[in-house]
Amino acid sequence: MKPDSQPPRVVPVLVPMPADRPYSYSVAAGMQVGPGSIVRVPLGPRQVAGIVWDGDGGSVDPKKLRPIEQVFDCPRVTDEMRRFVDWIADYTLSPPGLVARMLLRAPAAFDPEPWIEAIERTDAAPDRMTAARGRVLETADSGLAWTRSGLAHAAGVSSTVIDGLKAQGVFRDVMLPPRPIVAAPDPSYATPQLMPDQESTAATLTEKVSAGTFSVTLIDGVTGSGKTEVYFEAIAAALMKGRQVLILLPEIALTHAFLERFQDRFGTKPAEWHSDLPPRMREKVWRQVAEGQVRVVAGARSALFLPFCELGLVVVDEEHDPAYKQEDRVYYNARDMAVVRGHIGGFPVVLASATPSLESRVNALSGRYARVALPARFAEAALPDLKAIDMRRSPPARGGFLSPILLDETRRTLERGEQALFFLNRRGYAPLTLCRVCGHRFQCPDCSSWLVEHRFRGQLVCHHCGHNEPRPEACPECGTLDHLVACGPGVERIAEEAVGHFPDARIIVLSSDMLGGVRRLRLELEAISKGEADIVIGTQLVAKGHNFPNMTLVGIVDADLGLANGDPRAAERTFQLLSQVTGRAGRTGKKSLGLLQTYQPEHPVMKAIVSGDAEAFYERETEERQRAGLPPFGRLAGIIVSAATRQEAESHARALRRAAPAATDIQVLGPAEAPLALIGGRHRFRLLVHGERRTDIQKFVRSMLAAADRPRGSVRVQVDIDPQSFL
DNA sequence: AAGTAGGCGGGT
DNA sequence: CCCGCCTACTTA
Repeated sequence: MKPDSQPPRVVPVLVPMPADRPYSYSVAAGMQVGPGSIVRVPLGPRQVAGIVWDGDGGSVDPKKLRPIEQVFDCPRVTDEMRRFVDWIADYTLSPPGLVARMLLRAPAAFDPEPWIEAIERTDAAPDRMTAARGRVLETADSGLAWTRSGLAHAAGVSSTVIDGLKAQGVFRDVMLPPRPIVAAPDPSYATPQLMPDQESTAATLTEKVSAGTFSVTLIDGVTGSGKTEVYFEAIAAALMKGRQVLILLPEIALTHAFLERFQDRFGTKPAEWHSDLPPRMREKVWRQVAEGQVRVVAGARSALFLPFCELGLVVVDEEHDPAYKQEDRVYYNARDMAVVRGHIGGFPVVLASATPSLESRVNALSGRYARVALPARFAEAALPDLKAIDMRRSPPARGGFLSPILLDETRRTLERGEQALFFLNRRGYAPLTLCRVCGHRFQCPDCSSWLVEHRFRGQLVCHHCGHNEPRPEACPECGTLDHLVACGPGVERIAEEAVGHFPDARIIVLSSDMLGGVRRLRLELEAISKGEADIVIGTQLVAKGHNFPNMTLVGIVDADLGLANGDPRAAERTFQLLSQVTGRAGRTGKKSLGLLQTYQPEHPVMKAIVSGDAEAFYERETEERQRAGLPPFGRLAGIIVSAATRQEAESHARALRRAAPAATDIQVLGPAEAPLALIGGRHRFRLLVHGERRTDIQKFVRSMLAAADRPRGSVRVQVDIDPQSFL
């Protein structure tokens, strides 16, 4: 090296791995890079995509320094997006590189989409005409360009005919830019006729959008009150302002109906984003979002990490839905992160739900969020008649789980040629198997929860960790043959019972472990909408926004399920789920009925569902939490361990995991850099466990510590709540 | 995260 | 005696 040569320019690059800060890379002379550039860099033996971050390159041993290999021809990650990544990394105590990784999950999108080879008509005429040539010229008459195979197909000729014409100069090659995956939505495609209340609510939202500043608005309105139509107007306003829009939906793979509604309003479907998207489509969406061709995305929680260039509105539909929580690697709730995204981007966020989460309701009441409520008036005709069935008074037949009242109503429904839905939120045949002779209960060897029998598959399955084993004939404890007995119902068992009562009915079971995956499920849902089933027996996935126009009866097989599991959110969750499920019977225009089988008809959840008085229920729940000294929100608990190195923290985590095998989700998320509570000058690492109550977590940690023999003081507990308090 | 290097068990 | 699996360690 010449002694007078300049030292190379060095920049920080976030690489997609859990380092706690960017790595330094050198920049070749003349290479155009700046914050936000997506680059290819060497990392150990491989090449990875990284993002040039802010600040200087830091100091690193020059011997270790390696060069950026390539700057991708791709829009830079915006300043907004980089702040968003930093914020989430800080808040969730995740390494920023892992957060950045969520934004780099479409590797082929960093190179520009290839242009399409096509042909177009010239002025030249062919030497002689044939019938095939005539058809080709007629088809291509419009003067637009065609792909070779596309034109051949449309004209009904072999592509050699096209080649012949091209050889004579009748067509010439042209390159076309890649086609947009969706047309631009038209905000005035089908302006709806809104009812006065919807009108004023829509006006409130469009004002927020025109203001173009950060705000959060909660739309609260029962099923059928027109929430979607109302926030569509906010979307129209954002589109007219030239801004992009993100609609978050829980589990979008099953929300076909939503996309159609969007199309009816805007003339085209939004771009979709979810984990089942084929890789080629993923890349196109990513690229076209970054370049601004895609104006509206409807997506699952990961769509928050799409590189929007002009985002101006985020709508979070069904904001209470637990599917918004990501619980691996980076723990976050997409609903809260959407609020943070809006705060950083300076634009409005809309949360919508018929059954808002307690925390959103509290945020609305305290004035932190605006709240607009849609009255149920317009929806009333669409709401089912709801009744609780007291199972102590109308018990099922011996060995069964369906009460005579529900069976009676089902018979009537089928006689009218309408459909019935039995809802039970439990997959498989039976949640517990025991030996009648010795009392042995089948337990998961890895996490000690009961094994659920799946009779159709002939297996015992742990719903907690996925462990499975074949169902044995003999008891493993006492060896007795044929004395194993199934306890309690799952959907398979309810189906068996239904077949016994209605042998001629077409009965279908829907659950997430259905053979054939999401595709099959979508087909089945379609078939049900068309009336190709009489009785549908399903788990919670039937609760998600499907329309079954002929479904006039919903029976909740076990409305108490989920109320007694010690989760402080049990009542809230049950209320939300049951509201959603009974709502499935409301959209028919016909008289419809919802029946809740319960052993506690006086429970506040049952009373709230039957009376429709959600407000009283919410007030009660909120007060209950206050009485218990809990914030009305909060979910995560961080366990802080003290350790000198990440390795040592990992070793703490391993010991804690061993001591509490049920807590498989203990995870090291540190080190936390906060200067407080440094223990003995060592680093603090945070571990996350599930839990909603500080006391529960503390108890949990104490028992783990006793069992794991960790040094006193090496573990502290901190409960993390509500990100809004950081704004 | 993903790849490499070092430690041991066990079967051919 | 070498392969497979587990753990520790590195990546700029």
